[in-house]
Amino acid sequence: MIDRFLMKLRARDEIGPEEEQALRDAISDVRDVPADQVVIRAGQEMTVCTLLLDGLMCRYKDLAGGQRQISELHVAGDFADLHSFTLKRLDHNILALTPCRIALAPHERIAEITERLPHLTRMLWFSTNLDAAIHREWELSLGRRTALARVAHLFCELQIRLGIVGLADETGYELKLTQTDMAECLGLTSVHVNRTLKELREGGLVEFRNWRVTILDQRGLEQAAEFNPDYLYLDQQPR
Amino acid sequence: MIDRFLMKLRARDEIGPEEEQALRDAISDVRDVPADQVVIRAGQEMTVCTLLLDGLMCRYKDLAGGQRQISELHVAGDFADLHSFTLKRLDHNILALTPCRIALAPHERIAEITERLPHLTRMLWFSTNLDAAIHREWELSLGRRTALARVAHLFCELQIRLGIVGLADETGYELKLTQTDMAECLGLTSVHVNRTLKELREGGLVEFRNWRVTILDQRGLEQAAEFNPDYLYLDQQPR
DNA sequence: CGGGTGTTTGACCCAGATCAACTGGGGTGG
DNA sequence: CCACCCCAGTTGATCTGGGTCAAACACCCG
Repeated sequence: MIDRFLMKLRARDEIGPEEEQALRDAISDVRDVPADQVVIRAGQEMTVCTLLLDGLMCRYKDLAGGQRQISELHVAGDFADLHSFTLKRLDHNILALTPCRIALAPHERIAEITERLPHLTRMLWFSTNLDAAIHREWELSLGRRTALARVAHLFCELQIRLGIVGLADETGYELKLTQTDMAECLGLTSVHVNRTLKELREGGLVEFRNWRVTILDQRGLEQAAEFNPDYLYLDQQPR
Repeated sequence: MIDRFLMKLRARDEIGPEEEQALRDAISDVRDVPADQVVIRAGQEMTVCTLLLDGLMCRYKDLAGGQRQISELHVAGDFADLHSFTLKRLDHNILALTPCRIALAPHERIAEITERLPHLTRMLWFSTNLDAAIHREWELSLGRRTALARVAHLFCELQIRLGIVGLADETGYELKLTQTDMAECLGLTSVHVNRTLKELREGGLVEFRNWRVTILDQRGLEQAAEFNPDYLYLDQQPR
């Protein structure tokens, strides 16, 4: 059940059986969420964390003009809001982009982990720092990359993140994301995302059709994106 | 010495005398860094964390074309790289924008804190989550705000962050940042930052001259920025 | 077969980039 | 003490990547 989260952690450091059990025991509940539901609203008081078991979620903020910025996508195996454990409320909303299955981990149980298991605590801390690293890379995309590079970069990032939890291979992956959603990740309009996808397709780099990303030329795609996976911290390290 | 960091934490939760002492004991060394020095390079192995005592630093990433994106500014009282404690190396560089005084906290001493003081551990964890919240707000600026709103927003953010550590009041604050630096924070060019500053000045909102930000109309500035300080988590909360 | 959601394309527009020249203060060395 | 330079800021002229507006199109699904 928490297997994908374990895969994610074990891509970065060893997790012992006692730690694994503590994580399993941290889950109080599992439930399903329909697509397009706002799961957590900014400002609301938080007492549990949400582990995404299946589906796609995002963190987003709105401006008064109705414009929206997605600050991160969450795939299966991600905690959508582990940072709520220390923040106590969030500065952004969390939305289910597809039907999702989630597991709930009450803050008290995570607090117990911090009292008893320092290494696992550091791994949970690491996990929130990884989200921050993704935020930084997106800041670079939003501030400096061209539309083409932004789209290409997102595809590269998701290939790796989904690959870690067994949901992508070198040929591609399923991605239930509309072009409007993508635009809200990338600081673009859906019209321009559409044109950019066409350019990537005609350039023989990637194809995105029928909710599937097909990598046509991985090397070329990564070059177009100036993609460097270091920010995903895939090296096995004692943390 | 670590007083400004304590001010920053105490704006969010109570810190007891034992915790305060543990933080003081975590510092191994204090040193000075000249302006424009890259203090930490992406990828380098980290064994200490850097607490900024005085001056201005930033985290940044470069693209091949020589373009640079600053992902966060650090003011006195901020840890520039507390996240290196769990990440072990960074995905970005850290640069001293002005002459800086820094204190070093070896990872082993922070690890001791995680073994012995769970609440203080959560406060340090909180501190890295606060950086992530700032990243998210910058993503919103970079992705969706106009140039005018971006500049205004940065001035609002810094007024609050500097105010917490006693370096700003309602009239304004000192800011040793070139227009080129600002452009690299905001995803703009220095030319356009210059024009935007003129517009803000002539609109009677803020003035930025001689390295000082003078707030002329705080309400108006915050409206222009759509500034909402919630993401800085200024509420006192048990964390 | 109709309506809703997502995609595609065309025509035109504009915020911010680019390029280039000039100002102005502060440091420095002759 | 002045001449020079360097760096930051300022301004004008022009360009362009991506936005806006609007109209098809293509699926589903009921």
